[in-house]
Amino acid sequence: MTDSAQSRRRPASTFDGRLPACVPDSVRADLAQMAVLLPDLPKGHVLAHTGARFRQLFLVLRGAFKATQLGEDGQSQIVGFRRPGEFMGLGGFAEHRYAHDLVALGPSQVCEFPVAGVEALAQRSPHLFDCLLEHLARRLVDAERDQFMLGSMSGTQKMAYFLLRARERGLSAPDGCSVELPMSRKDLGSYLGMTKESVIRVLSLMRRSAMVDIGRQQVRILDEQALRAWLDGEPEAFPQSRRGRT
Amino acid sequence: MTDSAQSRRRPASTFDGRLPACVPDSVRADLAQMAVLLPDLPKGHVLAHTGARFRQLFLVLRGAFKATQLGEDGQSQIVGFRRPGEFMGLGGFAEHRYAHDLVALGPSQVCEFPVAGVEALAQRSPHLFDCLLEHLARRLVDAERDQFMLGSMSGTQKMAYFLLRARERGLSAPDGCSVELPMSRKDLGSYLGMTKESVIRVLSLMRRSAMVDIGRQQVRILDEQALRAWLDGEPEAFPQSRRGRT
DNA sequence: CGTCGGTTTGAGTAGGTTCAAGAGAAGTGG
DNA sequence: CCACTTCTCTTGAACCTACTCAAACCGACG
Repeated sequence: MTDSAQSRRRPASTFDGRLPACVPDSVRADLAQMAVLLPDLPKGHVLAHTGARFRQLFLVLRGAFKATQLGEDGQSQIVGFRRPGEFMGLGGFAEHRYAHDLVALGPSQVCEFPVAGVEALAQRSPHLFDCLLEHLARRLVDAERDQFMLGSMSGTQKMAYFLLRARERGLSAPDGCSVELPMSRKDLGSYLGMTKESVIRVLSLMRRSAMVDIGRQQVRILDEQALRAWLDGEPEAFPQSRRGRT
Repeated sequence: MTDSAQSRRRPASTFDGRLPACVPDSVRADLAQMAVLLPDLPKGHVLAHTGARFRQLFLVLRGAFKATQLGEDGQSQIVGFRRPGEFMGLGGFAEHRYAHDLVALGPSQVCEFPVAGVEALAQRSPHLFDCLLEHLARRLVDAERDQFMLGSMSGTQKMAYFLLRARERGLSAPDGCSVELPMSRKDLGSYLGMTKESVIRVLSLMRRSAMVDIGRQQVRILDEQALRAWLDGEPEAFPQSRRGRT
């Protein structure tokens, strides 16, 4: 699956700067010891399959991934995007099987950590233990925020939510007010619970309202205040309401 | 908040049978040591407020709770229901603040565990450590399943999802084919991302189709196969489709 | 240069919402 | 115990958002 046979390299300096801030200094060296740097992955590469045995955690170094949830019948939906510095595969701790398909959105690089090794290390290091808990919990509250988004927001609000959230989470381009969109409109729609056409319509509306500048792979935020107003459902200011439904 | 001053009792035998199966035997006694049984809570009691300091984990012993996610502007949505044997407050590990309001749906009983104590115990017990990780991860994949439900299903599918899921998760009444509904139609609608009217219409349709028997506080499942067919989106068999949107 | 996937825009439709009003159930106080 | 209030539940009718279907456009790549 992830042919780690010949390409085992210790990427200590490579990923060190990419580790989440909460990882304690005391274990960074130990983590580097057990890390395996995978060769570059092409667009569309499936890093993990739903249901496959949960043997390693992944850390994104470059590129971007989508996490796809599969339904019983063949339906599927994207439940999150992963950018450099984020872990992938955390859901595996539940059933010791991956909970999603993890697919590269473009040329990407990741390194992997053996689950057993991480668990063993966490036993000895209280800080890493706390860090793991914190990370899982953070993912959980993110997922629940997404539940709120999917269940209670209109199309325009969903898009404003995505753009503002992406910007504050550092998924933005270096200039600070552009957001990168490594995924297709269809993928974005899947994540937001709408069709690709609806995604395009909302983005177009935002562009016509001079709130954003739209490129194929990035969105430049021009008027953050207006976006926030739309997110909060500023009445009469735009089509589509869906207020109420407490 | 939770006046634990005078009512400190050690409910060892009270909650022991209610602990999740994954809690290792070796720590049940220690957990019992630090548990505090709270006095009975009335319907509507708010056990935890969003943003309050995360000091204790709760375990439901009797009754039922809803976990409410708050939006910035005052909106809110229910992101989950908790029944006896389930922990509440796990999201607190992220920011050391509760991520939801936890509200009793009816007369309920819970016991609480100090977070610091649980963490300390988990340091010493590898099994409890694994158990905590597993529990958090399980909540995470549940939340992601709900994302799928909210983003990709029609009203009828959502209801089928809820009923089938409730039955297999043991939220059902003792007879095994009835599902208890401790929440109002409005609360159920909030969780499923629909209005109370839509909830009622779908339930009525299921009743007319002889798939379920409906009471105010419980639903009796008469034809599970049909429910499953509706969940998978059996075409032409019922109004509302929304297939496609991969 | 032609094909193919991703994108964009338009017209029509339908599933779910909103609004309104009545039927039940539950709690309150005399 | 019964009237009274109050809340939840239920049903109907009109409306509207977002989906579906269809067709044109664009860029990438062989």
